[in-house]
Amino acid sequence: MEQLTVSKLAERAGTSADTLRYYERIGLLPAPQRSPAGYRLYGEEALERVRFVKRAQRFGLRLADIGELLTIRERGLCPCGRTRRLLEARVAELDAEMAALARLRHDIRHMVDTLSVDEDGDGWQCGGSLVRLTEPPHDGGGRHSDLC
Amino acid sequence: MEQLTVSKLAERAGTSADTLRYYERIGLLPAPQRSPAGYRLYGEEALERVRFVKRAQRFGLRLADIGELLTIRERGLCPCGRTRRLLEARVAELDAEMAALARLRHDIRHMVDTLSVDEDGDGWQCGGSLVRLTEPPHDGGGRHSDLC
DNA sequence: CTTGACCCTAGAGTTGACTCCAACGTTTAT
DNA sequence: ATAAACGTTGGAGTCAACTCTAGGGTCAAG
Repeated sequence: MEQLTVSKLAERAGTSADTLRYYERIGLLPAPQRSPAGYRLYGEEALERVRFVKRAQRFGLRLADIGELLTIRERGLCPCGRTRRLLEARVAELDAEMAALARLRHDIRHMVDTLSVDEDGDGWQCGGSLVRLTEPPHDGGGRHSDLC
Repeated sequence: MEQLTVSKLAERAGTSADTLRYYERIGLLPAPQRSPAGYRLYGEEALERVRFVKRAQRFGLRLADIGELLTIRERGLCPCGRTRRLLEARVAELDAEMAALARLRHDIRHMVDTLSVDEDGDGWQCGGSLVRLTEPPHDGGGRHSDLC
């Protein structure tokens, strides 16, 4: 189950082929093997790497920062104590983040519970758009999901 | 403890005055009261609102979407069942998000635990920059925090 | 009564992260 | 064997979200 082409990998990782090529350009992904014709061929480890990027991105890191994390992850890390402290601070922040997310979840839950009354009120004119959330390009079916 | 000027509010909310004025321009914040001289004067509710924005942003929502959430939050919501379903899907996604964050936390924790050996190794030449994470502009003291 | 730190506006510029394009080669299905 | 559906490149374009600039007003301290 090795040897994914660029758009296969993109699909599995929930992104686009363009994005993967872009990541390669900026050095976030290593140049993969190539087929005789010059097609990119990725292994499973690339998938894991892209997923890590996506997760870290979700957390609010910029791609440049993620690149460094990745380097550290597989390199062993340049071992100054300062770095350790930095990463530890990061973990603490992560905890704060998660608490904040829990708050947001509660807020939204509350909105839903208290405000939804008119179940399936078809007789309403509403407009606006909300929330692509997982991905903007991932438009496969859900349209650009309006709210109201 | 009311009546914050724009940069006071910015400081408390962990952002910049420019950003707050920008939010006002795009309709994310209501136009606040003004002093006789035309200075913006905000109350505590503005702080709460900005914090909500930051939280929601952290979760990956675009400002336009957040604006809608905010409107719904204080308006009572236009009551189509579709909306409820949308928000409920959002909560489910939030749960997935939180799980992903927990994974990331674990990854980083692991990195820290396994890789940090040379506690305070001063004899090292390293370079690079990592992670502003909480805010990019919040440069008060931590410089642009290098890693290594 | 001036200096420095704040505030205002409209509008231009920057940054990060894609996203698309043209012009071309390859693979697969009919 | 030809079209559809992929792949390649370099470079340009787009979008959100700031961020900065110019050119001005305000206000507390000395």
